[in-house]
Amino acid sequence: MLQQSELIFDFASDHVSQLGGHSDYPAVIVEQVPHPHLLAYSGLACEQLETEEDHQQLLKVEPHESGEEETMETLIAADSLLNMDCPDSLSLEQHYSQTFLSSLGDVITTPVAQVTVSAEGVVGAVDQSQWQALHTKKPSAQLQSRKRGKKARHRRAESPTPDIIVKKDKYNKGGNTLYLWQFLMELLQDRQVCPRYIKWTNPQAGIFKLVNSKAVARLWGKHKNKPDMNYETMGRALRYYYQRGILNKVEGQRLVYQFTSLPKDMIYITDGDGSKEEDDDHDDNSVNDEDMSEESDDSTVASSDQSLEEEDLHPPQKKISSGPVRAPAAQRTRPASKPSSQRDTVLRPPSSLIQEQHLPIVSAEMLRTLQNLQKVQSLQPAGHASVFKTAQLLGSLCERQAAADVAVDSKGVPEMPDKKSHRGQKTSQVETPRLMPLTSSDH
DNA sequence: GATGGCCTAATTAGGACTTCCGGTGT
DNA sequence: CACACCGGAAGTCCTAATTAGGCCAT
Repeated sequence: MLQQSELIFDFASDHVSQLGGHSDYPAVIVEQVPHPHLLAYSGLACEQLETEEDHQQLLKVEPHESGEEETMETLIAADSLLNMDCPDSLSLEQHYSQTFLSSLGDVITTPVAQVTVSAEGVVGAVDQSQWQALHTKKPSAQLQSRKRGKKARHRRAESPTPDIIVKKDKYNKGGNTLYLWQFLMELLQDRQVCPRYIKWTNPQAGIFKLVNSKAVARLWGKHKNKPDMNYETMGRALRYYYQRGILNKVEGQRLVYQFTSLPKDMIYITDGDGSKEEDDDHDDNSVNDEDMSEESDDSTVASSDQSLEEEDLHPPQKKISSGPVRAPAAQRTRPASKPSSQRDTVLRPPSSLIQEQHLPIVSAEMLRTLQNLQKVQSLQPAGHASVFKTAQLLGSLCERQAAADVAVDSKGVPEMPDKKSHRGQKTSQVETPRLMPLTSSDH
């Protein structure tokens, strides 16, 4: 029997096959994200703050110049962010606990500053076989060279590529395995660091820049408990991603890298007003409305955003320079005509709701998968109690969110029809993961 | 005592970095 | 000169699969 602390979601190939025999579907597995892990990350690995004042300062999101220069303010903030060693003062972890707990009963309504979620990812989709060919195939010689030892054993799951959530199984007790590329993606979805330390330069192409490479490296080092981490070391890891097809280097631009692919429902935060990207908003591809609605929900899960927004001293209505960036036009669904003030009002994450039941913190990716899973109606409570329970949870969550959504939409933005229909949709098919390899033509 | 099932700890292969280095380019 | 960047080589850390051994029931 599954323990609550263990796997809560195991939606793997066996489930898929029961859903229609598409054994070629990639397994999409979600499990509980270890609390300390996410805290360690989402707190940007900063254990403690020296004073509460520092803490508040850290959490404060201030208008940020869109320029790429490091301002003194940035450096100071980075320093305060990165030098938090006082064990007695309020920690970010505490902060998260407080904010999550305090949000109980106020799950959905607290607005988040401008965050726009892509509907489908970035550039044209590729099918799964292509994706696997791109990302999992290794040179045969390389594979052979690894064949040694007594017995052929199952290959260990390699680093998941974007949009594939790899199960951290029950053996991974309190595991801290957040891959670097995941870490960077998380940073890019975290307004505490994006665009301050890392930012998108071309979200459509998956191109981002390490605005403050040292800070990012130190955050990574904090996360990995490698105090000596520096950009050179982290850069080596990044360079290994070239070989693995996860990252590309943007030539001629320092500190600029490109994800070869992105999750279809990445949350994009930019430092600009997003005017350029806003143009893409006008795309009315209603096919993806459902995705958009889902991902709007997802956008609310950005962990550190939550802590940020719930700071009393920094009400969510506060002007935040980070503007939304849209995913590729063809995949956008939310009407671009929505006033920015309303776009700012993104529904709160269901974190506390889920936390009550299972999770201390729910990652955006996790929630996305949960929401996808919600479509799966063939799950039986007996066989997948936790899964079923979580699906039920999400169902109620979406209902609550729908109610709030209607409230918001009634003020000027009509609810997307597909979004509604999706909620009531009963399907026994797994949503085919949309994998979004990026082209390098954008840069 | 033999057998089988279950559990746990130890072992081991392999993935993902990390560290170090020498070198090039800006 | 500082910094970004590159990639080779070796090492570390961690995870997962496998194996071995102990315990218990039949």
